[in-house]
Amino acid sequence: MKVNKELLKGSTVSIILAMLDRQSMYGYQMIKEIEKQSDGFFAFKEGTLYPILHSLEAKGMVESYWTETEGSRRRKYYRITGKGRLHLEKRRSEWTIFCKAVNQVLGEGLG
Amino acid sequence: MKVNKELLKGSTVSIILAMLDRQSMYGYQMIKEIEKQSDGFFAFKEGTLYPILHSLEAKGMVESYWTETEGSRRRKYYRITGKGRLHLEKRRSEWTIFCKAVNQVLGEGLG
DNA sequence: GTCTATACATAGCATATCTAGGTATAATAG
DNA sequence: CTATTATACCTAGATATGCTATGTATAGAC
Repeated sequence: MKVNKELLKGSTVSIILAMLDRQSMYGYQMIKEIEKQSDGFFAFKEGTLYPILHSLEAKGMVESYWTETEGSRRRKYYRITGKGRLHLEKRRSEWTIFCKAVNQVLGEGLG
Repeated sequence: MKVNKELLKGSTVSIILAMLDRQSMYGYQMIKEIEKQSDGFFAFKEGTLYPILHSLEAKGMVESYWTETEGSRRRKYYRITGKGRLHLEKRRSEWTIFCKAVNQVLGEGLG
């Protein structure tokens, strides 16, 4: 991460769900994709991503399935569920509200 | 806090410094003011604010002074320092960059 | 055959906020 | 005069979350 990593807390789950909302992906791929789509800003660590994916699966927000094409490494794909999409929408609006509130307080003179 | 409080992590220090940049205040006052200026969105707990103020003072970002007017409670005022202002500017730009990156990833189609 | 990139996984650490508790004074209600 | 509430400070411990470090295994490059 390029800036204060504490900023990220509370946004990681939203980011992961948003990525999976665009297309199903496997863990390693997500790390690369998130980095790419944020212009190298977010560099998720495996130790961050995998536990979150497991937790999201346990909560029914995502589903996983293995692919084992011959001559290729096994990959565990994750797909967002309906429940996951609802949660994402909630998180998205939370983020918008939060963002606005911080800007209001941080803004030089006033919001 | 009204939403996911984890979102707040990493922003509290910026918020506190931004408040003190407008005017010197004492702890209890800050809690009320921050709540007011964010339209009731941020409700800092004393257990959150005071340790941060102490830490900021130890780092030379803020300075404190007691006022003990007669017939009134003692109050410990905090004033932002030059170092604190520099830090605030850094944090502000961090926030802007972070905000942009999250919006880019969270945005429906793309940023 | 060795090294690197890919691909999954987890235990333990560090950090930051909150909960819950403590102390003390001024103002108000009874 | 006493009890309660609001003000005003403080800290220890619980909790949450991402990171560090480490482990396993396979495909491809040299």
